[in-house]
Amino acid sequence: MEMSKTYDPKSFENKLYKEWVDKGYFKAKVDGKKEPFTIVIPPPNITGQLHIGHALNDTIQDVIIRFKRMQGYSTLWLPGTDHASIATEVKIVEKMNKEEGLTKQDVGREGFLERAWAWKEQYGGRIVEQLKKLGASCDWSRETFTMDEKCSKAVNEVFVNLFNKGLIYKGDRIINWCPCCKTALSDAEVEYSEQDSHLWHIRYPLSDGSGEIIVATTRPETMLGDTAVAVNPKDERYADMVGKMLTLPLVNKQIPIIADEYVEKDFGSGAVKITPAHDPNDFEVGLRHNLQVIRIMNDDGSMNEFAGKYQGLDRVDARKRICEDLQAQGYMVKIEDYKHNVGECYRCHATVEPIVSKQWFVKMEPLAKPAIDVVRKKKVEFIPSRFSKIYFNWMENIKDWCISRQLWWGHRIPAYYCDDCGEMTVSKTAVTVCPKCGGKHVRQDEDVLDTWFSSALWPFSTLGYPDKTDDLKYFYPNSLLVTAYDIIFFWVARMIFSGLEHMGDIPFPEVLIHGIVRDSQGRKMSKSLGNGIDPLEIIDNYGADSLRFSLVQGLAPGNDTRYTDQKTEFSRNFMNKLWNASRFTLLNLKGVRVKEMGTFRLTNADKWIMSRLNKAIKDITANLEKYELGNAAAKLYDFVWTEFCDWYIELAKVSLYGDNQDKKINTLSVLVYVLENILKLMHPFVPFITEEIYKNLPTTKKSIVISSWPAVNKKYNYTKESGEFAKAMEAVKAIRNMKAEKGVAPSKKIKAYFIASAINPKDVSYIYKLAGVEHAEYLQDKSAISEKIVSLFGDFGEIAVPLGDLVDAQKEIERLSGDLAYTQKEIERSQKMLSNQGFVAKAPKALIDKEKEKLISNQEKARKLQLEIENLKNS
RNA sequence: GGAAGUUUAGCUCAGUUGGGAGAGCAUCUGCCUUACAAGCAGAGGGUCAUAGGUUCGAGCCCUAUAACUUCCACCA
Repeated sequence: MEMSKTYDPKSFENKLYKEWVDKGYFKAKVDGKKEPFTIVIPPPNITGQLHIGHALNDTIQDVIIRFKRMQGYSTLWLPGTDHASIATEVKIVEKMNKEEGLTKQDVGREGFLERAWAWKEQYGGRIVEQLKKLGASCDWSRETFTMDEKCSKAVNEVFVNLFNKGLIYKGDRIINWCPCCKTALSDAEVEYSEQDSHLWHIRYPLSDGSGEIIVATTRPETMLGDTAVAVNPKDERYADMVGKMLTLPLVNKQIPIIADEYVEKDFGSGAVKITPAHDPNDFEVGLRHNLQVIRIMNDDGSMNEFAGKYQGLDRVDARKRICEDLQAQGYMVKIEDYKHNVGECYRCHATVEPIVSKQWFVKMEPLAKPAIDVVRKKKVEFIPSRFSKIYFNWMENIKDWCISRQLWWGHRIPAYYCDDCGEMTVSKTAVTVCPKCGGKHVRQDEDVLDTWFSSALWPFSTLGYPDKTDDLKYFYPNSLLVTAYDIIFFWVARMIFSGLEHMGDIPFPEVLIHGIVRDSQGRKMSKSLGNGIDPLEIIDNYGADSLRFSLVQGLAPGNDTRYTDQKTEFSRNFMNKLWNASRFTLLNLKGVRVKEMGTFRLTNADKWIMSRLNKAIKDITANLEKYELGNAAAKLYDFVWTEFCDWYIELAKVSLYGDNQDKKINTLSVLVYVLENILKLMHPFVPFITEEIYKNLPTTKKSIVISSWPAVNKKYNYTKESGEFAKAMEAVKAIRNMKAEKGVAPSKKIKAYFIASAINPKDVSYIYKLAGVEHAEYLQDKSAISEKIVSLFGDFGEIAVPLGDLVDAQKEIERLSGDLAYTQKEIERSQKMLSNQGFVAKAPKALIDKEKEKLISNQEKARKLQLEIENLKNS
């Protein structure tokens, strides 16, 4: 194949992906001889487009699953999408409204669901196609949608089981109500933000005219639903008022003064108006004191018939009017500026209203206990572990989970009401005849379940639960979950207690937490800021591999990461580098049959790169085992670019451009061997480019996707030879540096004397080539040199370069003196360390030996430097 | 109110059981050297937030402080 001069991902990415899918490389097999490795994808919303956060999350999963696949696990990465109850419903309502001028009520439940499913069919697959662009090696044959039949079956199973165990109940409780989405929300679905508001102080007169109580509130409109005023029982100011009646202003209703521990004496006036229908704490107080619960608001946030003359007003207008009236009638004592947190709907960001309402709940305490336990006992581990604290904090303070939603798009609650006898039946299958009375007037509960109710079952509902399928037996528990920290509560916690409750086992032993992708200034990406980055655009411009590599750049578990264009360019350049290194190898390979490793003698350069390859394999494998993707990527970069390209390929040119055919073939064989291993090491990160190159290597037949992960080969740890070779490399660097400093053109060939040198004569040809030397001589000492020279000192010994008039004795003395001063400092440091009893007694022996070696070589270097300085002074 | 994270070169970030401070980008110098200018070679640049402590030895461990970020709870 002819490789183009520059890396052009468009020419092969889509084609390769199709090939992989067609050949079934991503298909998981239940294979008793292999260990399974399973990841279920955090299912993206069907309404979503692939954003940079997905790209990060899915890249991490793909790197890990491809690594495990190459290691020989039977891997399953199970993809799917979430129906996203609220988000989708809102979208469809909007669309219906815009295109047909219809509301939900106009079309009814069936008409609405028809439209919703049609929408899902048309757009639900978008994000899946986008995942494919990224290179995600998911098993598409197992793709699941949370409203698929199998998931719905699991949902009903779980609901009924929990209900029968008494862990699901229906009741009147204060819930968070979104007047915009017109549904209840769970606590996790409410976000708080600090807002400027006021604290209104209102006068409530005692009915007997003996005085008054002043109460403060941030929501004056709720006073219409007040059924008491509470004070602390120990508050002496109000002691003799408890039990008396107050006249509720505007409403002219009699309400009692009660005493309750909940009230803080020192806050405000020490008296609290109690509105059981519109505040969670007041609701509790109301229960304790048997207070009436008066709901004054409709589902859309407008005031209802209990609001008297304010009926029909929106909550915002009602507040305004009520305040005006209180003011006018002299009940308003003062209005203070006040900052407080206001709850918002996480979907539409409308202010939520705490409202009493009949809803379905999951009783959390019995479920939370074992879920806390498995994390405490490290049966489930968060990576990094600090996230377990966040998990404990939430789980230990958890309240019952409100799971009913007043929506149509979702899993309908499997509860049925008989209009004939009034009984309720909860059933896994549809009920048409009442089992209690045989009546046929049965209707199903109108509500659907919280989206997260079905997501909580994802690790097993996708595998066939409640049926005992082969998949379920083999792939459950999953091996790993990869997710951002922002859905630990929504999702991870609920999967853990659901797995324990319904499968009797943890859903996964490890949870890898990653951060979110921020913009170049560290801000969260958001629609309102317009700072979002479209991963598809990046793929279009730079290729999926470049995007993937830039995402894992500098990535550490749990930490946020920033996206910058420079990162992508850097990655693209790296891809281009790999591309060209491969092109170089393949171009030279034309008409050559490479040999197998072990069938020919290696040069010192070969032994050096083979040792380095071993080290790279060892380090990168260790990093990947620990999910340290950023570290692994950095090591890959360094090994490929610096060691392989900048050094080994340049070294290889010595024999490739020479005329010994045999040596040339040997070198090519090493080049191909190392390149093949590089491609494998890189494949999890950048699957496309590595496959494109891999399939063109003469030594490979099958796809790199199903190739085996490189192993360290101890035979190739040439410690002695590579250490020796490093000296030749150091000499090259020293000569290059000297040339640059003296203004000698790099291309200018120079002569050199190796004085009492430790450089292996076999390696001199590399110094010729890489440092631009045309003639070198080994000498025992410098006495025979009559030219003016520049002396270089290092582990390689001494190299003397005759530079004629370019040598300025004075400047040389200065340079060498600087070098000497530094060396002497090093000697002092070593001596101090080695004379320290504590160090010698406690430090590891290898370290002490290393320090001794350093000392000796520095002493030797200092001696030579001094000698040379003396010489220059005397000349 | 409770908790967590971050603080290392001009910028973005690595730094794995404590053992001579790293990368990329940016800057400066010189190179189109037949894989690559999306490149090559060389250079400069850091009181590792601050103050203490433990240790023979601290970017790393402990304590306190500061700044920034985030999560949770929420008293009307």
